[in-house]
Amino acid sequence: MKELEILRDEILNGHNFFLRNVSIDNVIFGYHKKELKVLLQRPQGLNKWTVSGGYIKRTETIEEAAIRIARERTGLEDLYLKQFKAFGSPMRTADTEIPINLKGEQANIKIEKGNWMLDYFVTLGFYTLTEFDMVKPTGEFNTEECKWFDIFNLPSLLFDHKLIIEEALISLRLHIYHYPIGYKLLTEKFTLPEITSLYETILEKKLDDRNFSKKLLATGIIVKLNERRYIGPHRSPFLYVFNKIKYDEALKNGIVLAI
Amino acid sequence: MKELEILRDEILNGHNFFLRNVSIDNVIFGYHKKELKVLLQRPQGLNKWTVSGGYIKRTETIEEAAIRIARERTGLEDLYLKQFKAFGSPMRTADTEIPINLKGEQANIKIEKGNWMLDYFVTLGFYTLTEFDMVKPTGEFNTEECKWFDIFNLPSLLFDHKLIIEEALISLRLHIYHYPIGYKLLTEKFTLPEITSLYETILEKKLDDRNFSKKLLATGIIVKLNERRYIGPHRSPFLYVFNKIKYDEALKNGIVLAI
DNA sequence: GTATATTCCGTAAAAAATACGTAATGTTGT
DNA sequence: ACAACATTACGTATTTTTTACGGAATATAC
Repeated sequence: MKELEILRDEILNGHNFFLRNVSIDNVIFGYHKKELKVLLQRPQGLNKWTVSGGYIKRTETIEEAAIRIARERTGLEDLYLKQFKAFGSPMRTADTEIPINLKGEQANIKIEKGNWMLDYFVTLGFYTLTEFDMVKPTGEFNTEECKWFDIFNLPSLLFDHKLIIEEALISLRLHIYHYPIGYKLLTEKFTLPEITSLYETILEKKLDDRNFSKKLLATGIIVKLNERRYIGPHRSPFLYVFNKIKYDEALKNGIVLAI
Repeated sequence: MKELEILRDEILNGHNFFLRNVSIDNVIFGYHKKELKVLLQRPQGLNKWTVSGGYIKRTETIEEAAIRIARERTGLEDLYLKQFKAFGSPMRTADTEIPINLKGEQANIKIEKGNWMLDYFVTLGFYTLTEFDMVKPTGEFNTEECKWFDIFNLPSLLFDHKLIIEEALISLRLHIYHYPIGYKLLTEKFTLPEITSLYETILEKKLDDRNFSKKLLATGIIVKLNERRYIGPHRSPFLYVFNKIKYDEALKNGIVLAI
């Protein structure tokens, strides 16, 4: 089996093509049915979940590594990634041997004490916002399950991954006041109630629809179309799209969205 | 010479007690005479300057490492440190061999190709705010000079250290709107014009003294004393102190300081 | 055509931010 | 003693922003 060879090579010689002592953990957010989701995976033989992580190749920047890792899990290109914090303590992966040893078993290798994977890792936390419907959750070779969880209803997590998700969310919430959000979290055309709900979900608070839409429209980031969405036995809401130019400008220079 | 032995050991065996491929760079800010300063050092035999950097011991957390490094350069304990960004690309220390080789010369060692110090390093950027007058700039063994520079008048810097300082400043400026600043940058007792100047210097813009003091006092973070400072042939300004309780609370929970 | 659930909007009140000028004060020099 | 100087101290009116809030319009199902 080809993949088994790759795994064995990674375990034995990974330190030749990956950086040592540094990893990346990527909190992949998605939004679906008014719930904020995070994509997690469960390694084979373990009953704990992890965020999408990986190592940094010696030939790539940390941002490139984070993008690659997100692509491997979601199948998506062009993701918006944000670095939010690094985590590092000798104890943060104190139970690290468990999943590593499981990897070893699969590769039919006894992992030795000095193996690079058993070392102290500083992990760089990134988060990314994805189009929920477009994502094809894809685990690694040794992943038993890979799926979405509601952010407010997480399963048991490995290492300090619960903390990493919490910090990612704090960072996202702070971010939302200074930069536009939603380009990747909503369909291309969306209604005002939809984008209002998105913000309400992320911020976990009720917003006044009239004031919120006023402020959002004032930024010029969204534009009303002369088109409506069919939502069944109700008044059909107008559709809006992002003004990509203004959106990117705001991403770059920041805005103040007092919501 | 004792220090020479330590240096030689670090070069040859450093990877046994330090993490590989991860370092820390600590942008140490100070404030003096209405200028925002940054503490830089110049390695022996080099005409480029660097921010205070170092490696992470296998026994310490990244925060502990950052604190230790700052202490080694400033002599100060209890510094406020803030992690702001990680920098990593295969090319960021493309000219890395120069200072490393200089280190080698000093230790009377020819540094071999595979030496751990010549590797790709991801560096974790921290910044810290210090009491300018209390700092005793202290270089490493192989530091030729260690001194303060005006942030707007930097010398030629090694690697991507100019970028690191710029990003630290961006981060500090964003931070200043959400958290209190000044505890370590001013003397224990300070006047309103002094703290106003501090904010003006960091933000690089003129503030209205009346409105600024109104807002600051409203937060409860500073408290007026019934004492004045002698400033020569002028009206003596009142002194203020920080309310440590409110200050720490604001540091923890955030504030909004619309200045 | 009536019931139901949802969208859509505008205005008044409250709060916050901004703009601005003058009196008080502690010296120094005469 | 007092005039000149440089600095601190402070209040109020104006403008801008934010918040609060209710009722008409609409699309379907029955």
